Amino acid sequence: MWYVTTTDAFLADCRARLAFDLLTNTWNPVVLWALREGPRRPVELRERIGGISSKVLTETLRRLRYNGLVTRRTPPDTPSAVEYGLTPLGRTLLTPIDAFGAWAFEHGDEVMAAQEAACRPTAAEHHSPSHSPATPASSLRQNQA
Amino acid sequence: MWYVTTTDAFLADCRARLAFDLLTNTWNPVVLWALREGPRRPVELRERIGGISSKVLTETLRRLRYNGLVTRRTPPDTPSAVEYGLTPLGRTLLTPIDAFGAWAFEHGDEVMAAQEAACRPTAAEHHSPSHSPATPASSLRQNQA
DNA sequence: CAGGATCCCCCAAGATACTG
DNA sequence: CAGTATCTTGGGGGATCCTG
Repeated sequence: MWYVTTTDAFLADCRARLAFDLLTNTWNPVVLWALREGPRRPVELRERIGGISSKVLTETLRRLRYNGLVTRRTPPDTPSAVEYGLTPLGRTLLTPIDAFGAWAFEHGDEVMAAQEAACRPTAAEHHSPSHSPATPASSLRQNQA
Repeated sequence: MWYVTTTDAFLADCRARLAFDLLTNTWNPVVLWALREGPRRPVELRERIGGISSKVLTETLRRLRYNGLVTRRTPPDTPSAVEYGLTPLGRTLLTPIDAFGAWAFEHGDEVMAAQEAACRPTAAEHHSPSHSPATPASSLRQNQA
């Protein structure tokens, strides 16, 4: 990812790509979202998110801290504990992320339907018999539900 | 990524994760964005986007087609050409993506500032001399500008 | 419980070369 | 120019063990 200068204002802009890079990471948006309601301890985060290992969570949080989106503080009352929370900057990211959440709720079914339709060619499709492209039927799927 | 059922409505919802998975890919959002103004041919896409190889572009487009976000058609006037465009469903994704673009323009500088600040500890920081955590100073950065 | 250190796997993405 | 086929690699992410 090396930020070429083109004529397109959005695609060429470093900051735009930077925002995408923030998203591009598997756990970044999920963790940010999990912090939306307030500071949380790692254990809470892990059980709220589900499917994330302790190591990866730590890495993700450190990355987010590095980018100024997350704070780490050890509450004075229980010095052994740790709490992660959103910075003001991180909080501003919730709006765009929320937009995606809303989109998912609205159109998620359509995506899944499209995926299924793509798998089963509906049999109404007359394909040149010798030329069946034989799409590997994998590596297209984004996730393995 | 295996979709655990927790109490959190958003994190547990398969469709929400699905939307994140759509974003999580490096080139998906960029390509979608590049198609925002109308159908484009692969060459155009490559020069508009910049830094994407022919192979990866093809893969990305196929993936997006698989998810019902992009159409591929060969225009009747020039049967040798190919054009990719957004489906109605794909078009709906532009809104959330746009939200991120807007965020990037507004807060991109702050992120970069935070990164710099994290690199240079500003010298005002009194760190326990023997305990310098020696953070690897890499693998935190999302991109290598 | 927090989180560092290690080892390992796998796949997205790059480079290159070839077909239509 | 569009797309495929190989080969290769970097690094994200899982598993496991070990410390404070």
